[in-house]
Amino acid sequence: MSQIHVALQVLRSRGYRVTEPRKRVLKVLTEVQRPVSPYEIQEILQRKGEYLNHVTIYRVLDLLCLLNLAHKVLMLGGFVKCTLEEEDGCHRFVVCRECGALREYADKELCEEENAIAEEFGFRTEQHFSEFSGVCSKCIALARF
Amino acid sequence: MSQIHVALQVLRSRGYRVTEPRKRVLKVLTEVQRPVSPYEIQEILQRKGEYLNHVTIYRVLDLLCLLNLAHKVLMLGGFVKCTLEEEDGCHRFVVCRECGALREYADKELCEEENAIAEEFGFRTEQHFSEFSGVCSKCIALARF
DNA sequence: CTTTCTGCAAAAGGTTTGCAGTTAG
DNA sequence: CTAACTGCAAACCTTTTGCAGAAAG
Repeated sequence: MSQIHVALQVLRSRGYRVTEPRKRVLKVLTEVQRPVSPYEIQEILQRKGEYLNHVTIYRVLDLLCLLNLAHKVLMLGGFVKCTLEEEDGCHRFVVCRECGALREYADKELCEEENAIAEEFGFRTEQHFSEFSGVCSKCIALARF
Repeated sequence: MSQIHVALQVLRSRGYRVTEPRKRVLKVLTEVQRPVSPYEIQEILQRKGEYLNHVTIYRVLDLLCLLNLAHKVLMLGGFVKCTLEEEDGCHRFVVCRECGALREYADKELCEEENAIAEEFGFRTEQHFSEFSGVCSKCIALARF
């Protein structure tokens, strides 16, 4: 089953409707594979002749993030499709500071270490979202810095 | 030497001037100990009768972040004074999702593990900024959720 | 057919820019 | 004194809200 159909299934199973705008935003996120802002999504759609109001895009993204089907990449201020299948409470990114390329991963060991540190501070952890910056192999090769 | 004086010393040593607006913003960040937005800083100052233009505050914060004297907490969209003395490339936060309380820390082990993962993806890492969310002891006690 | 969702208009918020005048060193 | 910095006005971009009409199931 395709990436998008899995997401649509999640929508349906949680009582949300499968609508044209939601399918279009998911399609864009799946295709671009990099963080895109709401207005960027609108432009991409417009080039295909598929207009969506920006308010609608904001609302669709809110919903996708609520369902963990997408994430807001804080470092870059854009949204990406979530690429993990499970690992509910662990969403980690390495982000290339040059080109914005990113990889999502989950890691139990990191979670445990962070939990231990948090406990020392009197925190009980829940979600592990983390981002950290580096330079990807492409940009290293191009020596774009 | 006080927190603020250390920061002012950094400014001076890097060729930046020590000005009234910069001192005031640093003072606010040091006092509040939680993430505050530019406009919040302006309000806090106004209550003390110390007006600063919001543009100035934006520019001071940009500079402080550039020098690693402050950080933008992405999860909350506010700025905090950096509380680490060294550990240049490692700035990590646990953030309470209820009250916004946070703790900054650095951890070599986490950096090494993240480096290894990044390498697998073809990334060369540089800065390790990470944030993750939990609930702090105060909010656990108050059961505010 | 009814509830959920979208589009539109408008407002509210946040951030940036250029320039003239002020200030630190 | 002079380069660096601040304040102001205005523009710009992002995000939110309320409501009327459209569409999903």
